[in-house]
Amino acid sequence: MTASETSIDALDARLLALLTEEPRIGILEASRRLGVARGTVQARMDRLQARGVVRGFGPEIDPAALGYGVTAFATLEIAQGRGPEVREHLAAIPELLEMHTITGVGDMLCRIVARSNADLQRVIDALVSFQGITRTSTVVAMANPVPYRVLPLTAACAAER
Amino acid sequence: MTASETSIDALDARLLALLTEEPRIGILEASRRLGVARGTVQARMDRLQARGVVRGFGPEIDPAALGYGVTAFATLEIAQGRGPEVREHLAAIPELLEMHTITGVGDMLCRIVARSNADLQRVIDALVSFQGITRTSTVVAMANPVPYRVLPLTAACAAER
DNA sequence: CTGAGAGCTATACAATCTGTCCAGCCAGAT
DNA sequence: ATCTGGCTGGACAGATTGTATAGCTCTCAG
Repeated sequence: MTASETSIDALDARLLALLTEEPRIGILEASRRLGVARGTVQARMDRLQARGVVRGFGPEIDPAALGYGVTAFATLEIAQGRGPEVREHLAAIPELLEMHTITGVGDMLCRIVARSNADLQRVIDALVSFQGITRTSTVVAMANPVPYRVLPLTAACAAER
Repeated sequence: MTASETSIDALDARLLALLTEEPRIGILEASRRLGVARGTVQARMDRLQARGVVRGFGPEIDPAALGYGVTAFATLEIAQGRGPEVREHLAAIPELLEMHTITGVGDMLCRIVARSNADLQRVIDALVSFQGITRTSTVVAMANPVPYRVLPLTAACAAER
């Protein structure tokens, strides 16, 4: 079975692009727009989901629309062995949207949001007021010239066959 | 109209949580699970989308499943006035998933992916080989203990009424 | 050259869901 | 007391989804 390929073809890419831009259209309409049989689109989607390329179709929620218009990135340095507790502490903060452990001078990189610059102070305080965090540095995101996207990557995958 | 509120109530939060966890269920099934009339759920969704809280229902694509298992964050320093060109250059790189302009020592923070650590070198080369980028520093993400999430934030919004 | 396997087309059917209306009811605001 | 907005429960037609089946074509291996 050649399906173990880790890549996607042009039809997959077009399908994903279509669904990303107009999620409401559904499988049937997508098949019409792509000019292929519905069964084909359905089979493609099933395969993409089975392979994990498509995780799901959850609602995309905009924190800014909820009043959290300020985004910032915090780099944390953690005391030896304190990782697990810190991780738990961070996970409990709703304003922390994601956290990665990283190489380099810091140990963790967090993406956080706040209602305002003043509110950001509160969030950062909540973030760092925990034993085990030895040092932090925060940068505030001003603009977002390239919003999160994956389509160019899927296109590149498809292009290289 | 009280609808200008920038927040959401408990029902909204429960609805969003439900749809996030099981996107395929649809409006009707969601109304059954939440114990409210279908019209109510439909009206809530319409309002959430109208307010921009819910941007859409696009497919969530996992770069890792496409073979891009390495994530990194690159901080760039840009020469005075070179911002626009650099922005364009970056936008053309498919492995660049998002880019923010930031305060602090750097000027831009980029999230990039690559197929491997070796491939990361290629991506970074592509990223920085451009006049106007004066300095860069990259950290590689090792693990992702807190994957991107918004639900806790919506819950917090709903909780504070 | 030939058979096997995989993927796409085309079509069909039943079961569901979606988009819309509508009338009634309730609670908070005026 | 009156009004507006939101929720309920019900109803309908139209469209979509899940599932199957059969025929074709292309590619790969024997």
